Amino acid sequence: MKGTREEIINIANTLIRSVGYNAFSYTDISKKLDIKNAAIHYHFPSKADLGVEVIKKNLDAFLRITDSWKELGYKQQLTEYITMHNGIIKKRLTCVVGSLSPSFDTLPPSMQKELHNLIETIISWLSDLLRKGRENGELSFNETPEEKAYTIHSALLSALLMNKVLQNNVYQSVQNSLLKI
Amino acid sequence: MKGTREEIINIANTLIRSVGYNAFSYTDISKKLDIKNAAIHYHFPSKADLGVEVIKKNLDAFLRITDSWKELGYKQQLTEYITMHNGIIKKRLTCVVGSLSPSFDTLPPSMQKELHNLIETIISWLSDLLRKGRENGELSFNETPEEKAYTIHSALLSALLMNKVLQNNVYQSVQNSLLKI
DNA sequence: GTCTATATTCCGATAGAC
DNA sequence: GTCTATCGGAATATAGAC
Repeated sequence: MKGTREEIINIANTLIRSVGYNAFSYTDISKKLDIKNAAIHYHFPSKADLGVEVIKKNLDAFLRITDSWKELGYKQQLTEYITMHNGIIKKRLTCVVGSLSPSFDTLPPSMQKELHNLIETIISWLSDLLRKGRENGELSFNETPEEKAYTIHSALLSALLMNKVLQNNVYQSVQNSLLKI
Repeated sequence: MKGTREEIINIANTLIRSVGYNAFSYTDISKKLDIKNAAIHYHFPSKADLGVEVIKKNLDAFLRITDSWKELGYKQQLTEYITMHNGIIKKRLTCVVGSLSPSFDTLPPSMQKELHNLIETIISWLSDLLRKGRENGELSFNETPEEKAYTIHSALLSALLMNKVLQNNVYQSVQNSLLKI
C-alpha cells in the first residue's frame, strides 16, 4: 500500500507521545494497520530506525510552523509558541521531547543524537526570538535570553506531562503565567 | 539479610529516576544485591508493589524535608525548594514525577493513584507557601498562587529532564530565572 | 529469606514464500 | 510489500526446596 511508511511513522509518533518509546511495540502498530509485524520491519528494520524518523518528523514540523510565523511580531510569535500545543491537551499527549527525555539513557545512540538536535533547535529559535523581542521593546525580562528560553520551554513541557496525570487546569495555568511576559 | 527490603526500594528508586519504570527489571536489582530475582519477589510480589513503595518513599521524603524548613521565612523556603535537587544534577537523575508521568498510562492503577497523590501534595504545599509569602510581602507575583506553583514546579521538573539530555547549564539557568521572584 | 527451576508471555528481529 | 513461521532473548511471576 502506498503511504504505509508515513502511516507507520504517524502511529509511532502518537504512541511515543502517549506511552513512551519503551512501552510500545511493532505489534501495536501492525494491529492498527491490520498488517503483520514483519511488514513494519520491511519499512524500518529496527525500532531505532523508526524512533529516529519520529523525532525527525517532529523537527520538520517545528521548522515548518515557526517558519510560517516569521512575518509576525516577536510578542505574537512567542504567544504562538506558548499556545501551539493547545490542540493536543484533550488527547493527553506530550511533546516528543517530554516523552523521550526521562528514558534518554535507554535510547539507541541514533535517537539520542536526534533528540539532542531537536532540543537545541527549539532552544536556539526561542532564544533568538526573546533576544530580538527585548531589543525592539516588545518583550521584557531580566534573565539572559537563553535562561528565559530554557525556563519557558521547561515550564511548557512539563505542564503537558502534569496534564497527563492531573487532567485539570495545569496546562492553562502555566500558559497564563508565561503569557504575562 | 536485615534491611534488604529497604535496599531494594532504594535501588528501585534510583533506577526509576534513571531510566523509568518500564525500562528496569527485577534482575537489575538482584544483580546489584547479589541475590536472585525470586528473592525480590518475596519482598515485593509484583513490580507494581515495588513501584508504589518507591513513590511513597518520595512522598515521605518531601514531607520530611519541607517540615524541616518550617521555621524559615517564606522566601527562604522557596529558595530551599528551588535548590533542593542540586545534589542529583551530576548524577543525571530526575525526580520521580518527571520519570513516571510520560508513561502514566502504562502504569498499574495503584501507582497512578500514588503518583497523583504525590503531585497534589507538592502543588498544595507550594501554593500555600506562595500565597502566604505574598501576603506578608516576602514574595511578589501577578498570577494566582496555584498558577505560580504549577509554573515553578513545571519549570524545575523538566529542567531536570533537559539536564539528562543536554548535560549543560540548563538546570542552573532555570534556577536562576526562578529565583528572581 | 533466599534458592533452583520453570511456566508464561511478549518482544525485536530474520528467513524465505508469495 | 506483505505474508507465515520461527528464533533468541528477556521479563514477570510462581512453586517448592533449603
